[in-house]
Amino acid sequence: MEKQFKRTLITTALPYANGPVHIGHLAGVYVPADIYARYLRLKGEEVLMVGGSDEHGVPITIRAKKEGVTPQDIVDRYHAIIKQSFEDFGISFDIYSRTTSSTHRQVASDFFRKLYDKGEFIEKTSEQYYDEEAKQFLADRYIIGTCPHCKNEHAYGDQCEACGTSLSPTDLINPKSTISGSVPVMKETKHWYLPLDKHEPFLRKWILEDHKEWKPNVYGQCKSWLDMGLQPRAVSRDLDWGIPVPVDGAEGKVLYVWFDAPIGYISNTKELLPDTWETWWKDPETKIVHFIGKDNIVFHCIVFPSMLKAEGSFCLPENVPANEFLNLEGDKISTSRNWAVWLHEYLLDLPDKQDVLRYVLTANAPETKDNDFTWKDFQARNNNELVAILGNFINRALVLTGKYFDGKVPVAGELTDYDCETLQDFANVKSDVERLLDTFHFRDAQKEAMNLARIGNKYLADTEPWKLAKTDMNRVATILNISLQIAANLAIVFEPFLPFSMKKLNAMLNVEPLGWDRLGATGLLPGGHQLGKTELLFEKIEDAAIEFQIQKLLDTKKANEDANYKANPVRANIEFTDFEKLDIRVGTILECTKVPKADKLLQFRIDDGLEKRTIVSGIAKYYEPEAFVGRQVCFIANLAPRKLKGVVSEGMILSAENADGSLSVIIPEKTVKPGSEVK
RNA sequence: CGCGGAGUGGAGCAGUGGUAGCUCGUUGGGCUCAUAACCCAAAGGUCGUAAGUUCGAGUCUUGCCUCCGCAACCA
Repeated sequence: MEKQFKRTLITTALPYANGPVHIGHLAGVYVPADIYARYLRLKGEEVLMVGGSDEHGVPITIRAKKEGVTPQDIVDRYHAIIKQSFEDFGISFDIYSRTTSSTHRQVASDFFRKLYDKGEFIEKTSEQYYDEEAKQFLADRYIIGTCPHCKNEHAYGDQCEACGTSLSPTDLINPKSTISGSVPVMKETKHWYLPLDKHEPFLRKWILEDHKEWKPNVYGQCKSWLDMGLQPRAVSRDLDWGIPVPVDGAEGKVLYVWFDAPIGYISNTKELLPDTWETWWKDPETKIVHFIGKDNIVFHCIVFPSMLKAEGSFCLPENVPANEFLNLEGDKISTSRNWAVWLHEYLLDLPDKQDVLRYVLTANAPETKDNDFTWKDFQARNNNELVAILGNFINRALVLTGKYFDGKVPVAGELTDYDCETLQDFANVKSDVERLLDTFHFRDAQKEAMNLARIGNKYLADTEPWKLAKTDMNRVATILNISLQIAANLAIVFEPFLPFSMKKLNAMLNVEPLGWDRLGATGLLPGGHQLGKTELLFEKIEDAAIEFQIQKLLDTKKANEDANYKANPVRANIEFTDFEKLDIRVGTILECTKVPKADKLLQFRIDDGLEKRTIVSGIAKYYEPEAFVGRQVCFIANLAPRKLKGVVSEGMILSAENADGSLSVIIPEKTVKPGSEVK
């Protein structure tokens, strides 16, 4: 039943080059992928692990504009940081490249061209509004104008919020660009669409029937998309940063970043192996595995496979082990809020502790649900598990051997029943760990490996060689021989998980790295073999170091908020008559409820001195509804009504927006009559 | 009724029909070779909630509640 493969191609989600890599990326994608790659290599299998920076797309252009540099400057900066930190962290890429490489440009371009020539795209030309001042096409919602039905002057290009009619941008009277404020002109633009619906029957069978073994989160999300029905998806954009669409008359158009990025897996393979790369993508005996986070499931399971299928000559992924997300100290990791542990900073702050982070992220990997990373847990796992169980066992075995046998592996004598039981116990570890790694259960696999160290500790505690040393040196020799064989087995089984420490352990044991196939064997260290110098495999992490990290996290968060906050420049002067047009009043809140099915909206019933009106305000994240009843607020009384989530809002409650985006409602200092004007 | 994932002892997790498990923490004991590390034992859960299917449900069905992503939403 199970398909046999000759080689494995491992791809890792391409980190987007507008920021460094953090622990969430590591836990979700790179650490599990690296464990998998190292494991297969250790087994002697043919493996390739490819990755690279994703360097196109709109956010990078926006960031560049904001910083006053070119998009290339941005991606150069972050690509360098990301690449270096991966290397220092021991993520064993065979190649880590980038989507701005010439190879990628060519491969992606050719890929598009081939689909184009095969007629796999739908071509749609449409007239779209173009902002001549900002020099770009405008998405529907970047256009406002007057609604032809209700004459609301602030209708959006896709919908009039006042009367609820859905519109197209061309319906608007007096359209305006919200980017520059200028009047947009109609301009014809052509785009190419990948008809996902055409591939739906294939995808259905391929995923829902042939890959029932995929993780529930992956399978479930795919099923949901397929059941909803797939739509053609545009694969080009009007933009000047990206890979040009290789078709005549497509000037100013680039490949959509989500079309271009996964092709990066292919082009990186080709960059590494210009002559033989096709074996890795086109030979059905290659097993392709995509490691990604849960936000990428649809692209890797639906869109990219459709592209590959349409192209025709490529293999499809065998599995897509997507992880959930990792939180940090109870809050979701956020690049923009600087709420993260950045890999390049970790490597500086805690030098030579790559394996500790690798261990913790694997032990607490978000394999089935979002998990939380805390520095306290990090410390506990290091001190109680790596140091106390694994490091301590190695130390015990080596110190005893140094003491009684001058660091030479003693020859084992006759084995007792208990010795044999212990040997049997750890012989079973191999198949257990293999089974777990083969099915992407990295957390459990590592736990199983740790069990081997527990077996070792228990064995020493039960046999008590330090007591026997006074009476029966032959027995001590046997016990230590077995203990050292366990140590050698640990050096094998932990190699994929803790490569830095196992290198150290191999030096302590004075052996070359042992192959995976020898895991479970007892004769790894022959009698008389001279061991190397004993040192500590792991060291305790003191409270001070952890407090430093926690404090740093709080500091950087605060510093970042302060740095990010700059009061917006004051807008152009207006005449007093303009101000008079605004009718700002005080109102007394009679009722306040949450708007159903909206996270941010509260609905108010307000006494404005004349009558009662309803106002909807997006402050639900910051206030409980009950907090307002009976209090007074300021609101704009003559703002055109607008429908929000089905409720017509007749005005706008005034609040101050803080640096972190939180809102503080403006409340009169003394109670006044409802309807009092604010001047 | 937008889509999907998840709710299991103090913490973190496993467990897809048949006596509720693992790691850490806690308490007590043992040991002293070891980075006060290790080993043993115990306490601690009505498996979010209500109803249902079944001889039997954490495990299947339905309703509800809560949390997390995506989508929508901040006049």
